[in-house]
Amino acid sequence: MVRVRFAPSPTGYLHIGSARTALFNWLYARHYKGSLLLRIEDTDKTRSEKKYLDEIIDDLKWLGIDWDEEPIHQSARFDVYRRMAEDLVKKGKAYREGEAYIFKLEKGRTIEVDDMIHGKVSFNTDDIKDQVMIKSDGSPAYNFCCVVDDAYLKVTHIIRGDDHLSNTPKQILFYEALGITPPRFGHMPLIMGADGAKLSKRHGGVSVEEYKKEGFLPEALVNYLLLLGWSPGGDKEMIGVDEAVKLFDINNMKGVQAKFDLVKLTWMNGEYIAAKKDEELLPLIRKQMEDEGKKTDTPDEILLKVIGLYKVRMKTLSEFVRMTDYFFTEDYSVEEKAAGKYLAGAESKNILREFSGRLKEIKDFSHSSIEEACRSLAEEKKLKAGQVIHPTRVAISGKSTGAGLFEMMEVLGRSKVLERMQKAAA
RNA sequence: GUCCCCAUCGUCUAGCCUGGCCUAGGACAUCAGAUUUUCAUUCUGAUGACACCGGUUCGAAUCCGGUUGGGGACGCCA
Repeated sequence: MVRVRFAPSPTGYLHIGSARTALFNWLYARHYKGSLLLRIEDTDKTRSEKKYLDEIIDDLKWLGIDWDEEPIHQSARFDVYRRMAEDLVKKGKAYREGEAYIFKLEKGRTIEVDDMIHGKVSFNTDDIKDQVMIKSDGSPAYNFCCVVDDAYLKVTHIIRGDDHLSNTPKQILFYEALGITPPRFGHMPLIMGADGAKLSKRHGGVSVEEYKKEGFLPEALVNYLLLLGWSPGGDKEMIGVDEAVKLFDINNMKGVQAKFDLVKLTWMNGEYIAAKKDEELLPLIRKQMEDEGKKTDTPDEILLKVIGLYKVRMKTLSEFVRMTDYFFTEDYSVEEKAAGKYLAGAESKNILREFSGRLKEIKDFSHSSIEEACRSLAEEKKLKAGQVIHPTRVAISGKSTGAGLFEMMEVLGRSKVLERMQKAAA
């Protein structure tokens, strides 16, 4: 029975790298129909905060990662760690130094780790110092309580970041001293920023929260993270969670650090958005607008139409909010450059006046009627359609790009369209 | 500094374990063309990589060694 764990420390938000670790553990557990345990590493009582824990839990749920047993908290197990440490002192494997308990390192030994991702890796104990088990303040040191708890939880496979590879021999020594068979280890390469340096804010965000805020879909983030260091082989890239659970095999993991590519993630997010039904997008869009403090009393019917217009154009939900502001407020953003180019000249103003005059007269304000009016005007005036379209678009949306002009006009409605065109022509 | 991990297009990768099917495939990005009323979408095409040096072999991206480069760890942080 496979038992894996994810062990976050609630001293900060859920890092994108930790999210990936959680994801791979989850996939491993689900693939083998085993269990994923959650352990809260809150030994540092001053830095650990409830709000961080709550957010980490929220983010995991948002990503679709669930776990199987009540999470355990290390802060509640200090007495256990102390008992184990005391035991090792009694057995002569450790000694005390003041209040601290320290593990004696046997020199001249080779510790071999058969890593699931890297293969055999060996370390010499000459390169490792005596290890603190319990610190002077009574709190346990990481490597020690980690081993005690993994044994307690009967963890069979430890999948974690490469930064722990060099902790592994130390931990194996603890298992040995405690008389416990160590689990299998799998160390996955770390995610780096685009420039090869540690992932940081300037690479587009380090916490899951930031991606959530920007309107990335969890399924897109999961799919993207999945591809960082893992591949099912072949050309397959768009992989849903269910399929990922089926296909996942830790042996297909590469031992190579990967750079986080925000551009590709953004592209993939756009793909996931485009694949959704308008009705599925509706509540997500509403929530996004709400979170960004926008007016949300627009009826479903209208919002759905706007979504239809922009579905293939938005890469993130937040981008939708930015691109479609002119539907929901008069205080929409205006591209200065485009306004200067298409609205400033007398000629443009003339065209806008002419076009709006015709729009007043057409019977139904449908995109086809609008298009007809536009084309006949262009033909009569010997203009290219674009010469009418460009100024009109900027006049009614403030933007040089967007959905098809006639469709967006129809959805905006005659009164707003005319009002804005006349204002721009004045 | 010591120890450890790693090395295919700009990026993510397929291929590597089980050498020949690889004149190295895909995706993102970039560029060009087509479609389009603009932008976008879509379609077509192009640019673009086995880090280097040796070795093993009839044959190496694939195996071995070294060099270089990148990353990680050396905390009474986790």
